[in-house]
Amino acid sequence: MPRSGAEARQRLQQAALDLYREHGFDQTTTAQIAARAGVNERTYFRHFPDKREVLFDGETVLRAALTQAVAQAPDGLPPLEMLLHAFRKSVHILEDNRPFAEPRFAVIAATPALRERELAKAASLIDALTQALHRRGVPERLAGLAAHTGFAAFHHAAQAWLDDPAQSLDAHLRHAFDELRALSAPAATRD
Amino acid sequence: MPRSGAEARQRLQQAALDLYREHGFDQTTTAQIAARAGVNERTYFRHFPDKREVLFDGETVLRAALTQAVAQAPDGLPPLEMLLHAFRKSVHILEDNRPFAEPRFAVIAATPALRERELAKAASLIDALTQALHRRGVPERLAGLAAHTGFAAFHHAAQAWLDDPAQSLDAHLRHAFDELRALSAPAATRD
DNA sequence: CGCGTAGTGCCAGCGACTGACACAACGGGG
DNA sequence: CCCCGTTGTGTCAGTCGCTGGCACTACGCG
Repeated sequence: MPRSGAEARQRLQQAALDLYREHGFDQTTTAQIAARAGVNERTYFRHFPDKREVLFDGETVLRAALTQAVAQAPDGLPPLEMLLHAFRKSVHILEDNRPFAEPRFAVIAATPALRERELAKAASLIDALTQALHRRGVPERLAGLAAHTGFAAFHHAAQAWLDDPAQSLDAHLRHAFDELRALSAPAATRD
Repeated sequence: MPRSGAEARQRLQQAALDLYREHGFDQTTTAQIAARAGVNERTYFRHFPDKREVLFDGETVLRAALTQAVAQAPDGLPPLEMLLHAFRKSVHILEDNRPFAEPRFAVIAATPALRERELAKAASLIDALTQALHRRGVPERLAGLAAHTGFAAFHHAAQAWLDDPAQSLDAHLRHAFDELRALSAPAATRD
């Protein structure tokens, strides 16, 4: 019964996350994931290229939202403010997804192989942000630097939000960028 | 004939680099690497935990040199200057190793799996630098930011040096940090 | 000379991942 | 309405990364 395919894909993601949490990434086989999702192991590899990627499906959505938000940001903003604008426009993707994002984060933090993949995804996002800033007229070198630091702040905010759900991700984000501004003007104590 | 063990290890590194260059990483098997090095495949995995790590052996040496150099840097330097000092003290590790570093870089650039591992090694180095700066009295948050940006400049300098060997790595490094200083005070020309 | 240790070879096996082929459900056009 | 292309799937066989276990061979040392 090959229905939409998207359903099986979603079941595979949930099954993988559950199994990684219950037994750990290394102690889980792709056959187990497929079995829990009610499909064949071969089908798993038709939806995801490897055992790790099943946890990183949302990154393409986030990347699209961020690049689009940078493209539509108001004119005249300095690079980091442009990024803050883009992040604030995209946080809903994460906030709507918290029940998945939270255990996912714990599993990744506990598994070196998954942390490696996360770094690669982050690099890809930073690259996309660099290009997006460049298209908005920011010199390439500066765009890269801004994307790196801005993403670091975003990442930090996301972690803080996972630790402390009392405040919104948006609030954490604004706070992180406040800190960033304070840091980037150390000798210029007032501005 | 189990000689020193270090010899076999070195032969394995050279064999792997050569094979990755000749046929590509994915088209090379660990058995081929072992065969060219004159040892059994099992012996490969006694020296290196996986197929990628054989290209990343020097990172522990570099990390040790950098953290030590940060620890011994002159007092009173701002964080980024402390890092520049550490990098300049450690470049000889790379420069003495150019015949290996150059093809190694090309192979890594061409192989996603190796780029992933490189990102992980970079993250580990940045973490070590953060700790080292923190031990020199830099607040942790600022230390992390400085380590990220400083390492980005270092990485950029290393790539420029591989592209343009006419200038020394030290010269590229100073140039990268000059650019960094120029960038960190862009709109703040007056404030 | 006997003995511990380090490095190695060999073998058996698991699990990630792939290619090829066949089959089952749709979906649209004749 | 039925035929047919497309899409998602099941099945099978096979390669390769990687591991555990056991035996053997060189060496260092008392």
